[in-house]
Amino acid sequence: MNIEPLLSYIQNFVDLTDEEVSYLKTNLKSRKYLKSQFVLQQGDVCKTSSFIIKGCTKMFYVDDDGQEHIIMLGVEDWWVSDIGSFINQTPSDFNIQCLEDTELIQFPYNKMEDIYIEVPKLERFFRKIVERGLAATQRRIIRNFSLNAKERYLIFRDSYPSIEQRIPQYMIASYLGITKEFLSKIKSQIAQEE
Amino acid sequence: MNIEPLLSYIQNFVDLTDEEVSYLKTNLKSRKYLKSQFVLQQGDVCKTSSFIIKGCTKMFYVDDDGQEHIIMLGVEDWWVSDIGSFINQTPSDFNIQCLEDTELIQFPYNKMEDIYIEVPKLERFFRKIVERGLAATQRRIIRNFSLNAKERYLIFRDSYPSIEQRIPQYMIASYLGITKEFLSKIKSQIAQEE
DNA sequence: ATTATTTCATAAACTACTTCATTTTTATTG
DNA sequence: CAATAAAAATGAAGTAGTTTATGAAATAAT
Repeated sequence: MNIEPLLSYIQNFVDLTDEEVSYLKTNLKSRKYLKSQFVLQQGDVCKTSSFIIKGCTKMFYVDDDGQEHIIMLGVEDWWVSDIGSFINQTPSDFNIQCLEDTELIQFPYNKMEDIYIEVPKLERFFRKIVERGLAATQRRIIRNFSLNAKERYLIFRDSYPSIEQRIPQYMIASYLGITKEFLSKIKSQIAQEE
Repeated sequence: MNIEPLLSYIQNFVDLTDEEVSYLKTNLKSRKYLKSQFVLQQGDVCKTSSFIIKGCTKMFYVDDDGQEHIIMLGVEDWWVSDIGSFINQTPSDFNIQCLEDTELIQFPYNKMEDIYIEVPKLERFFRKIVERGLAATQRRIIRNFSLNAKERYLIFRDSYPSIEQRIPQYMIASYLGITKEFLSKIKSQIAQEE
């Protein structure tokens, strides 16, 4: 189990002893998915919170008209889960699908209680990363309200230059909340300006 | 200090002993604001995380064009803070302003470390409420993407019927991400249908 | 290589929502 | 209670983004 990337990620927030690390290891699962496989499907309960060791995922929502809306993209060192479904163990509204062959380290819901009790530092760790996630999600709401599509695209491009190369353009459009046609128009407009 | 509403809120998540409650009390501050006063101003560091005992607040962002965008509304039993500014102690992009005379219980940033160490249950408590906040914020992003303005308004009206009575319509429009003129049009359209 | 499938580009018609300007209604104050 | 300000309603004109359709280019499958 290639757990190193996760451990060094955790060490950015809290210091774990060797014992704590080995306890943690016994409670985690490594899992590999092929491109296009689903980590979570709409209607299922999200039973794990996952850290991406390698690969790329999309979390998306299919609305009543059958339209797909990408809520989050994930690459190495990111977390993927439907946190609403995970914390309440209720059916999820989302799908999580792999866009490349992907390797995850998974925290099972039914082990979380034990983990928090045995290693309280991890409760601190998760508090901190969820706080950051909330702050980031709020910033995204502001951008959606106060910026137009072109401005949002430019910010996305600057913030995640590597992701743009890895996934098709129509998914970026979906993440930005616009149609693929309109993103195409924006890009040709930008190209003309330069 | 009227701390009861906060305590009963906390008890929904964790059980505090009498000692823990009295320790907590010594680290909290109660503060009253008049209508239109600011709890936080754009550019200042958010030094407290606040629980609303009584009153009503708006958190908003003023964009480069001088336009105001309401990110969150708050009433009794809600939390208000710019969590991004609070956790990193960096200047905030937001304003928090009282829409009524308002009473808050405030958790000071520089006491949080002590509080978490002395009462680890509160670290659990904050982890849980931030998790919920993140899930709720994600749901809001989905709604903004997959629903039109009328649908968003109806959901808002059904979810927070009491808030709608307490604040002016143009603020609800701002919260929904539309102009006050368009919300007015939506409302007259709904009125005709009924 | 060839075919099939997915992705991207372009353009015209359309719609949801904005902007601006004016009027009416409701709330606040002296 | 009048006077003033603030909030809401209304309508006409404009714009950002969608829809639908079609073809080209790139990727993947045979």
